[in-house]
Amino acid sequence: MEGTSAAEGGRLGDDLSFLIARANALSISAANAVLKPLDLNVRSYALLALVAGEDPAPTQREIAAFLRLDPSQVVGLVDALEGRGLIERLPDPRDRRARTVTATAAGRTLAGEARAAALEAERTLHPTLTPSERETLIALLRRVAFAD
Amino acid sequence: MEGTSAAEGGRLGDDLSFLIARANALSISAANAVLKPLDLNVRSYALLALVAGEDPAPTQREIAAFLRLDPSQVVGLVDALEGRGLIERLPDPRDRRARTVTATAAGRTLAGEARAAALEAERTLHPTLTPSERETLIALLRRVAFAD
DNA sequence: TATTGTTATACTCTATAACTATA
DNA sequence: TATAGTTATAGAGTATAACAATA
Repeated sequence: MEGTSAAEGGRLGDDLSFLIARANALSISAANAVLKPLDLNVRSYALLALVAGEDPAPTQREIAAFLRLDPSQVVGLVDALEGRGLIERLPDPRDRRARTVTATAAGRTLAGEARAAALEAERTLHPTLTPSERETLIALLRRVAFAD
Repeated sequence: MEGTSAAEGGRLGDDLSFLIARANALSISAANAVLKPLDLNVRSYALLALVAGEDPAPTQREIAAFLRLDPSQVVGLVDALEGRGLIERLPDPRDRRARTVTATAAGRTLAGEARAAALEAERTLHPTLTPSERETLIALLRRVAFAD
C-alpha cells in the first residue's frame, strides 16, 4: 500500500464503479458541509433544485424517478421542505391522483444560494480540473447517469 | 418535466455532484445484482478486491481510508469475509497494534470472478461509451476521487 | 499522549409491502 | 386492473464516542 499502488489501490483504481463510489463519498461530504448552514443536505437540495428548475412542475413520481428515490422517500422530503415554506404541493389538473411540486419564491431564492454553495464545494473537490476537463467529465458522466 | 428538460433535469443536469450521485446509484444497483450470486455486495467486493490486489498487505486503517469507511465499519466487513475463509488477519510485524489483511487463495479466486462480473455490470451501465471515452472518464474521475 | 482495532449506540438511507383514492 | 401518493417497518449504511493494547 505504497508508491503508485497507494494512490490507485491496485486494480481497483481502474474500476469505474469504484471510482464513482469514492468520488461520490467525497462529493457528499463536501456538499453536506456547505449545505448545512442552509439547513439542507444533498437530498433535500437535489429535490429543491429540481423543482425550482422545472417547468412544468414535476409530480412526486417524476421526482422519484429522476432522483433515483423510492416514491415513499419523496413523501418525507417534500413534507419537510413544504413545512418550511420552500415548496408546495399542487393538484395535477390532468390527474387527480397526482400532486405536482413547485418551489415558492423563498424556495427559489434558497435554491439559488444552495446551488452557489454546492458549486463552490464541487470546485474544492477537483482543484486541478480545467474548465474544459470539467465539461468533458460532465458530458461523459451524463451518459452514464442517464443511460436508461 | 418533458423534452430536453426531462432528460437533464434543468440545471441539475449540469451539476457534477448530482451526476456522480445518480451514476453511483445506478452503478450500485447493477453491481450488487451481479455480485449477489457470489455472496458479495459492492462493499465486501471492494474490500476483497483491494486486499487481493495489494502487496504489501494493507492494515485495516489503510483499508478504511482507501474505501472511505470508518475503521469501525471495516471490522464487520473483515469479520464476515474472514469467516468465509476469503481473507485473513495477520499481525503487522512493524506495529503490534495493527493487523494486516491478506486474501487467501480462495479469496483471490473469488476476487477474480467478482471483478469479471463487476466489469460486465459496468458495461451494461454505459452501453454507448467507446473504450477511449471510458478511459478518459476513468482518468478524469480518478483525479476527483483521489484529489486528497 | 496518540493511535489501532474494537464495541456500542444512534442516526440516516434504502427496500418492501400494503393501503386509499383515483384512473 | 393498474397507478399516485402515503404509511409502516425492517434492513443496510454511516457517524460518533469510548475502551484496551500498544506506540
